[in-house]
Amino acid sequence: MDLSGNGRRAQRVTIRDVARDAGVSVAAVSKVLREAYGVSDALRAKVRDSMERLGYRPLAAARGMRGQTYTLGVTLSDIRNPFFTDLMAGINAALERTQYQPLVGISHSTSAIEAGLIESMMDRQMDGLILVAPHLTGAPLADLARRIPIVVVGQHQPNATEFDTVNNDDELGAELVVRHLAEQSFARIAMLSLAFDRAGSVEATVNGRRETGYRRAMAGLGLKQHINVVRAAQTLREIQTTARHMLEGPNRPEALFCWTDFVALEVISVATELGLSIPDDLAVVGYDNTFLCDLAQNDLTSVDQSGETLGLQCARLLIERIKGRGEAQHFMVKPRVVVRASSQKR
Amino acid sequence: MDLSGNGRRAQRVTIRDVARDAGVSVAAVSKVLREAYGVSDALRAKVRDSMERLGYRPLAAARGMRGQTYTLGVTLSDIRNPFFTDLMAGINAALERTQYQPLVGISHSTSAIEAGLIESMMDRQMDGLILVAPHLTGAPLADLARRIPIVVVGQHQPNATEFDTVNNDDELGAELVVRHLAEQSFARIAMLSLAFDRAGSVEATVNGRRETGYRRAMAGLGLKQHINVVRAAQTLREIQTTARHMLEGPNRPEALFCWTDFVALEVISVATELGLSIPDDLAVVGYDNTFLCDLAQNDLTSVDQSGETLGLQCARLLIERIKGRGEAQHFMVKPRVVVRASSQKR
DNA sequence: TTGTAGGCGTTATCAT
DNA sequence: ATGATAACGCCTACAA
Repeated sequence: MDLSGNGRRAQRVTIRDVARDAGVSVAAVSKVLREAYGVSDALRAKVRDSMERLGYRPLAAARGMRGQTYTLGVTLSDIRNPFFTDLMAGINAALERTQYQPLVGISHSTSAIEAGLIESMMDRQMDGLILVAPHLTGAPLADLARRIPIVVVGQHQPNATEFDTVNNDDELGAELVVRHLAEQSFARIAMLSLAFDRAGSVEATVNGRRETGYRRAMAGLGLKQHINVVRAAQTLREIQTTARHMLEGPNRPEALFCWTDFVALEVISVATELGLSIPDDLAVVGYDNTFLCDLAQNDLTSVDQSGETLGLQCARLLIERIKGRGEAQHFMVKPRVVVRASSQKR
Repeated sequence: MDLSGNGRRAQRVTIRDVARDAGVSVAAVSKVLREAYGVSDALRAKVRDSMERLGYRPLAAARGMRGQTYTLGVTLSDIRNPFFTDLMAGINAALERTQYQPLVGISHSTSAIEAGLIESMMDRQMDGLILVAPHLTGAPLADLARRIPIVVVGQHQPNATEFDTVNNDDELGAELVVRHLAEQSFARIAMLSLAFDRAGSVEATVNGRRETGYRRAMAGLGLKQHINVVRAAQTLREIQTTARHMLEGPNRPEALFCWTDFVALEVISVATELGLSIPDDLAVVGYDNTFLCDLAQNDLTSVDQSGETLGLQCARLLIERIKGRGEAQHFMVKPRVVVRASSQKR
């Protein structure tokens, strides 16, 4: 009788086989598996040995019906941004030697798809979710967090009690950029930010915080009259059009702070096409310090938020939550500016 | 009594609730769910209505114990390569309106981790796997494919009967590049390829096929004496060192064909640092036609293998296999060269 | 400390 | 065409 649906699944070694082999009960095996209380060292050793010998592997689907699946969901909206690579590296590294397996779902940019993805992950009984820069926010997010342990990265909710957050200090990062540019004696420093297509307060979004930091630093340095924030949506075409418009306009900024590296690279591209020289005609700064900044053709000054550290924290916090921690923790790393040629006057 | 382990999982609407609400048996509901035979339109309508009203969602973990989980695993080794973004876009698009959910696992470059990831996906009862440029190959891969439906992309196994493959014609792509460069009257055309750290024949790997195409085209054009294949491992440092060595050496090639865009961008970087002008001192060509090629500072000629199409095919073939197709299919798209400034003599 | 006996939500077999 | 019910592999209250 074939119950697998496709007639080729190999016969599984079950917890019962292990129990029989080790001469103990299934409950004992289950306890060893979960590292639960109430097992003697001798019994544990016997069971471990049998599991090894039989090549036993617990079936996540079955575990999920009563306990945990040891699966963590990660939702990404924009896989293009190499920053997420660093983040994932951190998450993977943190979970390397644990039973937990991170699985990534991609929700290309629309919030309906994101919602579907999250539902889908809950259908799969995942133990917890890491939401990366999610559209979801506010009350619906808090509601969700009451149903499943959640860590949010790339969204500032310092007062949330239902879930943890992991971020870099975006406001500070932007301030550091402005200060650096001012030190290089640039004054007309503009910012190219992201159009808010998502709900939620400006203060919660990453680019919103960066805008705030930018404004504050400009004001603090007596450059209030030069404050200039332009926003573009997350599409190639719109970024190009907006950049071109800014660089061809009557009073071109001396320096342009872009909310993320990806946008800065587009700006460099447009500037190159217009025959502008960087940084003499235009200084450019990005955010995220992705590996593309290092390429000589970009040589892009950027803000490092150590994505790998953030990823590690996400994993750590999520597992703590799964294990029962109730109070929220909000982790924030200090960013630093990595200066390269794109913003250094010669 | 709390069975969920963390006391906050909401009460689920089960198939039984739907059955009660619709006034039918659970078996009937299950059939509607699976779109199985033997349900009248009237019954189906009633059940659908109840499911809708109660907000019923099937629990994948439970389905996995008897039937399918409607989860497809995708393994990626190198998430850095933006080509995989296109691939994923295709996979996601193809599955958008189906019950299937693709979930990505990342196995950063070591084959032990890849093996663990695959096991882990099988523990989670995934219905099938899409392996992207896997380390796994040969007999072990065939063995695996006998246990679970598999589609492999980025590995050439035209004779495999146990699984499907999806590729672009890498050999042809390389030939097209060489022909293009020869037309631009470059003769000393070298190739920067990938060091084989993985088992398996040269003919199975993507870069191996590209080398073959390169050699053949060079020979066919009477440039045999200029054939020069240099290999570097997949690390930034090694690529840089190798590129620098090639460009500083006694007889620098006129044109350099890089096995993937990422490497080509590094080459452009090194060339820029050395003060070489592209394409006058050195023409550069990449492979994959990722979005970075379009940036003016790169303006990189590359080979387009339409990743999104490949992704679509992966999803299509995998589902066919899951539904029972036994014979292997091997899909191959024709690549095309996208010429940009990096290889065009002025 | 160890074992026994349901039960989790779904599928699929076998009656009706 | 529809329904009753025995699995699937694991977890856990409870008994010993």
